[in-house]
Amino acid sequence: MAGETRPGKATIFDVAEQAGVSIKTVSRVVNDEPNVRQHTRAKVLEVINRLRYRPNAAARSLSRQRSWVLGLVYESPDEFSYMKDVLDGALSACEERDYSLLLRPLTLPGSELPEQVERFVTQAQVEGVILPAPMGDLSDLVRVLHRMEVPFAAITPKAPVAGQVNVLCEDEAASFALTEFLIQRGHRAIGFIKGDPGHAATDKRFAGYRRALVEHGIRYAERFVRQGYFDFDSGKAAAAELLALREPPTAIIGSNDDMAAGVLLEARQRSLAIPADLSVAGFDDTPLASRLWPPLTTIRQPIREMAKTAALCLMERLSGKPTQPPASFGCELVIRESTA
Amino acid sequence: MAGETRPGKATIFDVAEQAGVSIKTVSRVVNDEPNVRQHTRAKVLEVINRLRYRPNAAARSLSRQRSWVLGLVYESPDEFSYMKDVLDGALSACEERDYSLLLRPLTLPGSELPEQVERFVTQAQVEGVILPAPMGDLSDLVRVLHRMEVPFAAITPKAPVAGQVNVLCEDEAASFALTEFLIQRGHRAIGFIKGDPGHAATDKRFAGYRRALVEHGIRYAERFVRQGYFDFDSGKAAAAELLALREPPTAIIGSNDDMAAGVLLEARQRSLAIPADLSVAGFDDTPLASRLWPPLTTIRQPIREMAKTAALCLMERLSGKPTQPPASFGCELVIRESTA
DNA sequence: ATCTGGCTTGACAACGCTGTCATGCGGCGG
DNA sequence: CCGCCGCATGACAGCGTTGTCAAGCCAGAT
Repeated sequence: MAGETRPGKATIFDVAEQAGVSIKTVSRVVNDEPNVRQHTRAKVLEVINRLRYRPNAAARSLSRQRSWVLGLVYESPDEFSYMKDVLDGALSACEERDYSLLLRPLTLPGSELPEQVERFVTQAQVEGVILPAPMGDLSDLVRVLHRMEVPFAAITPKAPVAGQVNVLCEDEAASFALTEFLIQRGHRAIGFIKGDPGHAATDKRFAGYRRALVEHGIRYAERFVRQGYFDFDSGKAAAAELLALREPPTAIIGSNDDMAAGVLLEARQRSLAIPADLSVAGFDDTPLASRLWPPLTTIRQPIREMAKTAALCLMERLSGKPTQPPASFGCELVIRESTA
Repeated sequence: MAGETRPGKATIFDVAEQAGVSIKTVSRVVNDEPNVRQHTRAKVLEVINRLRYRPNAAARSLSRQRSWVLGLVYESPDEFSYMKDVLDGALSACEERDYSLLLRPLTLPGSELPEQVERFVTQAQVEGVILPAPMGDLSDLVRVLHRMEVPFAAITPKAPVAGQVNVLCEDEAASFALTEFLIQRGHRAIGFIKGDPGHAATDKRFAGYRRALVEHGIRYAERFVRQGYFDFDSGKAAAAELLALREPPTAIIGSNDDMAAGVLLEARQRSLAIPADLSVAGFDDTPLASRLWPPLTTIRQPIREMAKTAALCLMERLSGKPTQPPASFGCELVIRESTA
C-alpha cells in the first residue's frame, strides 16, 4: 500500500506528506536541527526510511551556497605510489565528513596551469583544494587560488603558505637519520643523488645528508653529489657517474626509491655485490622498495595520515574555524638488506 | 566602471542585465542552443567574458535533473598501478566531456558492499558507475546497481553484463602468445601461477597457457600450476613450491608482474641465475616490471584506453544513445631480459 | 492588404532544499 | 487573569538554472 515510487526519487515533499508535517520539519530532522519533538522526529525518520529518501545534493548545494567538494590537484605522469597514498588519505577524510573529492591531474611544467586550475575550480564549484608536493610550491597556482579566494591545503611545501593549511614532515631529520645510520655502519664515502629541484623534499633531504656528515666530522665532498629527477633513469645515470669515480662511494643514497632502484641496476651491471660492495638506500618506502633485490633500506613517511590531516584541516577551515598552525609528521627509518 | 563583483559570483541575471537581454537568451548562448541572432550571441559572449561568468553547476543539475557525475568503484588495498591507468583513462574522458569523476575505494570481500555503493551513488547523485576488474563480477554489486537503475561500464568482467557497457581485452590470446613465445624458445616445462580466483583475468590467462601447451603438443601437467593471489608473497610461495619439484620447470609465468617479482626473489634466494637457469614472465607491464633485475618479459594491456572507452561509452549511454556491443582491445608482448 | 510560418526573444514556472519569519501553544511570573 | 516567553511548527521566498509556451517580428505566399 505504501506507494513506493522509483527508488531514489522521493523528495522532501513526499516525506512531509506521508509524515503529516511540513517540509521544513523534515528538513530539520534530516539536518539534525533542534526544536523538533521526539515523537515528530521519530515519525519523520520512519517515513524517510520507508521511502528511502535521500536529500538531493544539487538542491542542497544551491540553497546553502556550498558544494562540499574538495579538489585534488596533482602531477600527472608522476610516480604514483605517492599519489595513491595521498588519495587514500584524502578520500578517507572525505568519507568521514560527507565531502566529495574531485581529481585534476596536471602536467608540469604548464603555462596554462592557472587557467586549468581555474576551470577546474569554477566548473565543479570546488570549495577547497589539496595540493600534494610539489604543487604547493608553484607560485602561479597558489596565486590563482588566492585570487579566487579558494582555500587550500599544501602538503610538504618548501615553506608554509601563509594563511593556509600546511602539513609538513620531518624530511630533514629523516635524511639525517638515514645518513647517520650509514655512517655508523662505517661508511665514510657516501654518495647522494638529489631529487627534482622543484620539490621541497629535495632540499630538505639534501640538507639532512649534509648535516649528518658535518656532525660526524666527515668532510662534505661535492663530487659525491649528483642531480637527479626522482625517476629511475636519472638515478641510474647518476649512479653511473658516481661509480665511475676513481674512489667511488661505498654507499649511495637516492632521494627516492625509484632512483635507488636505478642505482641498484647500475651497480648490478657493473657486477657490484649489494650490499657487500655498495650500500644503497632510498626514500618513501614504496612497494618497489620491498620488491627489489635486495630490498631497499628506506625512509617511510606517513603520507596517508598527512593527506588525511590536510583534508580535515581544510574542511575545518571551510566551516569557518580558524586555520591551524602547520602540522608536522615524523618519518621512520626502514632497514632492509641493501645496506651493510 | 564595469562593476566587477567578487570573481565567480556573477549569475545569469548579471549577464542578462548587462547584455540587455533576458536570462533565457543567456542560457541559450551558454548552452549553444540554436535560434539566437549572431549579433546577440556575440554581445552575450562578450559580457560573459568580462564578468567571468560561469554557470552554477548545482543550479544546472537541479534544473536539468542530471549531475554529470560518474563514479569509479575500486578495490582499495589493491595493486595500484592498474588503478592508476584506469583513473588516468577515466579522467581524460571526463575532462573531454565535462563530467566529474568520484572515487569510491572498497575493501573486498565486503558484506556491506551493497549499502556502501548505494550510499555512494545516492549521496553524490552519481549517474553512472565504472567498474574495473574485478568489480564487474561481484553479483551483489551488480544487483544493487540494477535495482537503482544506475547504468555502469564493466572493464574486463568474466562475462559481458547484459544491457550494460562492457570493455574486454584479449587476455586469453595474450597469454597464449606469451606461452607460445616461451615454447618457441625451447621451454617444455613451464610453470604457471594463477591469479586470484575472483578475477576474470585469472581464468583467461590460465586458459591461454593451457591452449598454447596443447596446440604445441606439450602435455599439460597439473604439478606445474599453482594458485596465487596476484600479490608478491603468493607469487614467491608458489615459486618455492614449483622450484622444489624433483624436475622443476625451466620457465615460470606469473599471472601478473607482482607475482613474477616474487618468483624472481625466490629464484635468487635459491641462487638460480635468471634467465640462464630459469625464465620468468609476468603480466601487465607495470613500472615494477622494468625496474626489476632482470627486467621482466610481460604483457602490456592498453588499460588507459580501455578505461577511457568505458567512460565514453557510459556517457553515450547516459545521454540516451543505445548501448554499444562490447569493445575489445588487444595486448602486446613485451620481451625483456628475464626470458631465454 | 492579409495570412502563414519560421525565427528570435522573453515571461514564468519548475527543480528540491534551506533560511527567515510568523504563528500557535502552554506555562509562568505578576 | 493578563502578558510574556520559549518551544515546536509551518508558510514562503529565495538559490541559479533550464523547459515550456506565448508573443513579436518579418518575409513570402495568397
